[in-house]
Amino acid sequence: MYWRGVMAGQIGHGIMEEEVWRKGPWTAEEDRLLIDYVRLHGEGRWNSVARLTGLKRNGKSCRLRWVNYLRPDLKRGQITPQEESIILELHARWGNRWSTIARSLPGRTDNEIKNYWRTHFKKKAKNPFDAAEKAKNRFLRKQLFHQQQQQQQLQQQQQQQQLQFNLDMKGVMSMFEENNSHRVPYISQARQEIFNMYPNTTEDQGYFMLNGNSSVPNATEDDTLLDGLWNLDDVQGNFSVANATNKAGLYNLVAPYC
DNA sequence: AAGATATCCAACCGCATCTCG
DNA sequence: ACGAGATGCGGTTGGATATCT
Repeated sequence: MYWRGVMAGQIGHGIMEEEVWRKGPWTAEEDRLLIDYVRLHGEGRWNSVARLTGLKRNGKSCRLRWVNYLRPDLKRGQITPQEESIILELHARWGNRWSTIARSLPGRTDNEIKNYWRTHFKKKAKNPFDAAEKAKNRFLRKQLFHQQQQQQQLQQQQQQQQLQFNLDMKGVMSMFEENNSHRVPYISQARQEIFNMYPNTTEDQGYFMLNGNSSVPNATEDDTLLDGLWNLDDVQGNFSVANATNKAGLYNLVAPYC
């Protein structure tokens, strides 16, 4: 697609001839010429590109193509939720200053951010308040989703730690059982020792909680096994710690009583 | 399946600002 | 200080593709 462009050449007896600039989508060959140009001469002097490479594109078009598409440091792919929240935050602060916003998002162009904003937040809903509301809700939903994911991860971690603790305690108890005749007084002593080790531990319905975490365990096979170990009528109730301590620490704690 | 609508994104345009002679 | 050209920026357009009805 060719269009009439600015006057650029002077031919013959002082008569200016109109240069014809190409417009529309760039071809791979044009991209290659522009990349070669930048490699040789660096960014800038965009109006020289046509003259030095034979490209039939004006300087503005070349600059735009390079900045928005050919630059090697561009980040491809979807805008991430983190980037989205940055965009929202900065737009609230700066308004439509896309280039300013883009500086806080490495690899993203002002054009990209502007397009994203227009698509996602400046919707063509008839009522502008609806659009703002929808965008806000969408953002909040995303935030909620990520919070839930983080919460889930945390819970998984805690469950893992609890499981590890239970396994450790099984080991501890097997050590006790080897010295069964001294079991009750030693268990009481060890239990008190563990309790002392975790000053933040509180007791609730016979279970122990560390740092305010409710650690009443779910019924699992491990719990069933542990019930056999900790459901001791002669000592007081069950024992559980939310955050598993390191295994060696537990053994060290109990070993002196065995 | 087909038309309507939404989304994405490259690219253009006009204006503002910067740079340099 | 001034003016012309270069560059940067934000708004807008239009085509391709995806999704909905």
